Amino acid sequence: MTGKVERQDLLRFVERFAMGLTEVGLPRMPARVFAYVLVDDAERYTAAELASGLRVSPAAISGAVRTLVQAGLLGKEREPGARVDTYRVYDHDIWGVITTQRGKSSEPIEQLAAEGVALLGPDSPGGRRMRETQEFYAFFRRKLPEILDEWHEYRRKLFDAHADADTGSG
Amino acid sequence: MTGKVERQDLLRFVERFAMGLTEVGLPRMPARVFAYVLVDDAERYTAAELASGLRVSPAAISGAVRTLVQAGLLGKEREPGARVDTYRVYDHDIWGVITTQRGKSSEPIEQLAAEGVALLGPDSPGGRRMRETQEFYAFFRRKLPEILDEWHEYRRKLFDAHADADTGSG
DNA sequence: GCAACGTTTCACAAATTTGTGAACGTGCAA
DNA sequence: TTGCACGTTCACAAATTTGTGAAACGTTGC
Repeated sequence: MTGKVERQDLLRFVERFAMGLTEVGLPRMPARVFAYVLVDDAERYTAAELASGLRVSPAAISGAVRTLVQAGLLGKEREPGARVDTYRVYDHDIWGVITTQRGKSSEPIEQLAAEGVALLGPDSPGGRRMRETQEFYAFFRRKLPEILDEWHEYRRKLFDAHADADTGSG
Repeated sequence: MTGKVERQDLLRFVERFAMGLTEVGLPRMPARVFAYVLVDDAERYTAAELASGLRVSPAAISGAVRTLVQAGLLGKEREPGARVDTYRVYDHDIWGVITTQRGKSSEPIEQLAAEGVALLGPDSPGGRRMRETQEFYAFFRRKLPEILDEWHEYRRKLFDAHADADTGSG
């Protein structure tokens, strides 16, 4: 059971998962790369490994990893003594990191909504809607850390379940 | 104060706000239309009004409103006796509705992640990451109603503050 | 029936995005 | 210095998305 997965099947799945990620806003190639590092087993990848693993040109990787690193979804590291950079997913709390990033990416809208209130005045229907928009985003931004704390706790329980039950300080 | 807003300024703002919305995944024209109905003061719009208001062709409106209605961001109604459809934003709790929709739109990823666990097995690094992905999305999906309840309560307080303090049934 | 009106569909042009091959730069090794 | 492996940048071709004008459609009112 859980025998070796056919490379072809894995890549097909990577492709589908990547398309799912594009729905949440990631451009196509970054989505592919990210899906790949999530799904495949290695801890780190050089750009060349990503290219050959995904069967795309190194050129396509270059732009994609920059996007992902900038977005904070991928770490860029260099092994001591090595002469190439390696990329890795933040293995602990992948989605906490992503969610935090996404929270930041909504700040522009919050800001824009504030401008809208100023432009339209707080008493016009449009102005009220902008006010509501601004408040909603602000609410969510404030709320996010709390939600993520809960997630962390839940996550810990979930993945500690396999460990001994009474490791009090673990 | 809060004098009449120049049409030009309003449209410019609509355009900027729409671009902000595209960052969250809305295609361009739907984003424009949605920004417009949020920002402008009317309660309802015919397709023709949207077209002339936004200075785009009626053809462009047609597709955009279908997207928005389907996504649940815009209501399509017909005034009794009228012979044209009108579109309106759900004026009460705009962002609650949107957030609910967005929550639904993440179900495919959750599903995909589950497939990933099945494909890769729960003990490989990739499989574990898929498991974590699946759990995260499930967690968020379960959490969302609670968050939105809090938002509703907060929202109510916020917008009731302007009313008389003791209008019990108002 | 048929003219008037508003909306949708269709085919196409323009603009944007996507991914490639090829050239270039960098650092190590012989 | 030369050779080599890797990564990035650049220019271009292919594919996709976007928005339009024109025609088709359906509904109302005469």
